[in-house]
Amino acid sequence: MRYTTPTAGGQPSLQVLLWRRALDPHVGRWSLPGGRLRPDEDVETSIRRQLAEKVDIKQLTHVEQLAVFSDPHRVPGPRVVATAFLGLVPSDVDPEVPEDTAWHPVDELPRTAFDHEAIVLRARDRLRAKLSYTNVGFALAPREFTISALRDHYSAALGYRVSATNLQRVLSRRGLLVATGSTAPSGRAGGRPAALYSFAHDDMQVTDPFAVFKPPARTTGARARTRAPRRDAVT
Amino acid sequence: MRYTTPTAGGQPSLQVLLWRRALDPHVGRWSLPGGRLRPDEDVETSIRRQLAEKVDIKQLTHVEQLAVFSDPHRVPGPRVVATAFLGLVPSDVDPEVPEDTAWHPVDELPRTAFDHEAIVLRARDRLRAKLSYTNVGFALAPREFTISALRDHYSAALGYRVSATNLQRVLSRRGLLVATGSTAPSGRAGGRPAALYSFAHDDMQVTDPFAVFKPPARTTGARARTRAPRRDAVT
DNA sequence: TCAAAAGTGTTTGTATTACACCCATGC
DNA sequence: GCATGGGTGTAATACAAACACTTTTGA
Repeated sequence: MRYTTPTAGGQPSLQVLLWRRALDPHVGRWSLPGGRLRPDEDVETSIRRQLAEKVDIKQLTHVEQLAVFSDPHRVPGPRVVATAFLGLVPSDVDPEVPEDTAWHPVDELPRTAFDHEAIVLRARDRLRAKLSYTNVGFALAPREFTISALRDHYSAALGYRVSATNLQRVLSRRGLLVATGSTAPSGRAGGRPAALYSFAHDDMQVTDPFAVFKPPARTTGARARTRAPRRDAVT
Repeated sequence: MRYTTPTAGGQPSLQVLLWRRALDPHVGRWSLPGGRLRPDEDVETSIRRQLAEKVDIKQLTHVEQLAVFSDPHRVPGPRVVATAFLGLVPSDVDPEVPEDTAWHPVDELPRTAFDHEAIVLRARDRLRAKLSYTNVGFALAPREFTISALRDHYSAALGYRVSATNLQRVLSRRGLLVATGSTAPSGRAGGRPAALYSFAHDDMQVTDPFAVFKPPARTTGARARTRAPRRDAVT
């Protein structure tokens, strides 16, 4: 998935790369890229290979397992067990994709093959949840960005307007933003030039580990960064 | 998994049911219950069947997919792809388990077969995280319980002391607790008899959906339960 | 000088922890 | 009555949403 401003008009949005099926079953419908697992690779290696080979996506900033889809009738014929992944591509790279593939807004999916719509929605929901309590945002944004550009990414992915002001503060408090020192030129309408930031880390980390039930705070003195002990990502 | 007070002394703790391997490879080591997926069932049906057949666990209060483990060398011989699950059994049922199986504290695992230790730890971490932002607690506790009993369940699962006072309040505020009206007899040392509670729901729900980035609050008036819209569980 | 966009200060609301204190029971 | 838990009242803290206000640019 990816945050994209489509060339042909339309709103910028969170989009997913789909592949138009040339063969039956479900000719003409759109499906997720993927393929068979080879005996000598694990599932993550496999999905990275498939994306690189078939759709030339090599710059995945984040990949994570979603779930196994195994309904005996999810595809016609002999049962196929699929391990679904969420993969993110930053908004500034525009991979060359084959003729028969295209990016589609996740909120206006075309007719999809098999259970792929359910899979895409599951991925979208996972991304939404993680934007809240992890730093996955880094995987959608370019290396350097302005806060308002980042705001647009978050807004598109979450599906509601996010305030740049508060986004700034939350990410700063969590120590995720690094000011690069430079600024972006202001637009033709004028306006104060925006400062450029980058993310402090380029791998996913849980930044808001405990919603509740924090373990007892053992900070006797010194208000110095009493972050709760690092907790494993939820998947 | 399950919260258990072991009969043979020892601390009550979060325990996992393991199975002692009778055959090579890894004879004598402990492994997770499981087995082959049949062509006509999905993975969840399969794991429920395996548990029912082999170890007579029929009273699973919660089951969820964990992840796929697919390293080509995770088991000797031809590669086996495993879909791991987290399954919870309430503390008041004590299923008949076969001779060669036993409950083991997740924090003092015996020598396990294959990658099963990693799987168990992954399950533990998932449970810990979800205790915080969902109502999974219901799956560990009996139908009726006192707050301090529940506190012990949470403490064992989380690995640190939880305050009964605050547990009460958090769960109450979220509308998860229902007072049954009756009380438990006080212990032989006296003490005020504890009120009995039960959980309001018996399926898992996300109770603390947004850590941050809540969508704009559109409550113009009436302070009436402005819970954020229900958000999909993170797996 | 004015409009536009970025960024800061400050208030408000609310969830959660921490802790002191009151309550009900057995002996 | 007194020890032993159970339960409530009430601060202190922290985080984030909302919004007014200041800053910096282009025309």
